[in-house]
Amino acid sequence: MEAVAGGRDALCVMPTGYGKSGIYQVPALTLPGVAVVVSPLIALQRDQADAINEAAGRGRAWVLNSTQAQGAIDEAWAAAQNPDEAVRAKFLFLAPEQLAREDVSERLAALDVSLLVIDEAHCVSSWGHDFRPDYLQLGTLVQALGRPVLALTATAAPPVRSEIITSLNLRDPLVLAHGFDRPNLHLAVQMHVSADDKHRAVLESVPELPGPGLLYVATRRETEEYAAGLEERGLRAESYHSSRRARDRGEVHRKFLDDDVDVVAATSAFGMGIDKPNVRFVVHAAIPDSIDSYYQEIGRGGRDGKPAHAVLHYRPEDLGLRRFFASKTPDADGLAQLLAVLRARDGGATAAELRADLGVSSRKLGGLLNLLRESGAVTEDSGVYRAGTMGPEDAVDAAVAFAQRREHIDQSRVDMARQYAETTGCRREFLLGYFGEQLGAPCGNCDNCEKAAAQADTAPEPVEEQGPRPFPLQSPVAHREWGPGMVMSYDDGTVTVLFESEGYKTLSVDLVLEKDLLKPAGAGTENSAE
DNA sequence: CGTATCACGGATAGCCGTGATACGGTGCGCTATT
Repeated sequence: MEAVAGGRDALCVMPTGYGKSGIYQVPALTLPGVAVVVSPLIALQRDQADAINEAAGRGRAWVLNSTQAQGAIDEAWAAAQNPDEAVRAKFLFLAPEQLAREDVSERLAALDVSLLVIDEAHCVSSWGHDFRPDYLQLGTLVQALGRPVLALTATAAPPVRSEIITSLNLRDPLVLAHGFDRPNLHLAVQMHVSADDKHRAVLESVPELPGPGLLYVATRRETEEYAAGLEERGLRAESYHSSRRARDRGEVHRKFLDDDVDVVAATSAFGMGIDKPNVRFVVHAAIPDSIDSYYQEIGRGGRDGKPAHAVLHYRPEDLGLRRFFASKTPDADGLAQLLAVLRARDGGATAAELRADLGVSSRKLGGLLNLLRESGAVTEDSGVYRAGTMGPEDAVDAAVAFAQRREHIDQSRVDMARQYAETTGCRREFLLGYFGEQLGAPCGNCDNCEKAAAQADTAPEPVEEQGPRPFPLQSPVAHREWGPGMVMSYDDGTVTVLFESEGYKTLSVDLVLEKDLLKPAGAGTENSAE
């Protein structure tokens, strides 16, 4: 709050329930002007605005989005522009898609903005590149507004933090990353060979767990199959996914929060913004696409500090779906067409002009533009795009290569999830290592620790041998072929390095030493002669 | 990448294997229809 009130940029990584909202709400109420809050879900925006208006008085918080009537939108802008500080709006909630609109950014530029808040800031990294490209445009808005920025999220591993800082153009931000450890969550993985066995094991084990809880599955169809199967076994079960009707989704939320349901079988659509203290289990019937997603999802369990179960039902085949989603072949023709149109316009073009010329959807255009911009083929200055000096073919190649590099990284994130499922070491050490924290000793509250303890009862206690750790955690290293990277964790005689262009790679420490595979590197050696 | 589904051919049970094919997650904004 002090940093924000003092005008400094900040990034806060803290669990839900730690009072992240207060960090922006208190300074925003004391600073002159309006706080602009960017939030990914309209339903979340409404909840937050309602809460503020209940506490601070009507008309202080307003929501702007496409579901509102023009009258309500006019009213919100009028409240934000009201020169009378006593009745003026203090908070405007918008999705990034709103900020991409020209009329909205013009009105914002004319507004006395106290503070720009990016809530759920990990979306910049997880959604910006393809699903919701407008997230990657926020950095431009940050620069244009020139106001202090506060980025908030509950889950962000170190590389995600760096990406948020870079992408949002944060200047010398205060970074607060609060403890990721959730010692009351019991971690376990159950391996299955056949799909039928896994299905049966999930249906049989969930009713044995104390509820209420969440069951995450891979597809919409499975939400309904599992919900039906659990109801047959006497549980009150609901299914939840994006294509259920809005009213039904709201009803499932309400039932879950009110303990009117024992288990919700859901896709990844369920959970953001939900703060329910007494979730007793989070079971996964399929492995998620990354450790980031997995930790976020199990983090919804046991917020009250009491014991809760995180069980992953794992089949290696389930990784196939995640690999499929992580593979995104870029549209080379679309890139070439966009470049041709852009080069034909000498003074550059706005996104709206490009869309009119090309006749593509704004989402499609946004994805292509992001790719060209990130690969350096196109530059952007206050909403105007210009082709760079690269030749058209080189530019397309560069963008395609950039997309392939990102796919590498996404695929390596899937591999990290696989490693979690297959590790024989302490699962908590593994998870915390991924988030850049060291536990120091096995946790004693995961299946692998319990297995080790059971063996120790019958055999003499094995000496805890950590093995050599030639490079400090979070230190920069370089590999002859894979270039620069950062040491992320050690596990069971291996070291995991996050390479800038290849993503996560796990190497045998012995081989690294024997073959001299990694060299310590100073910070900022991206342009090595290799 | 894995799977569910269906048509089909070949078997001669009350159906099995094979190959082709479609499908799979997350939300915004916007338009057309009720």
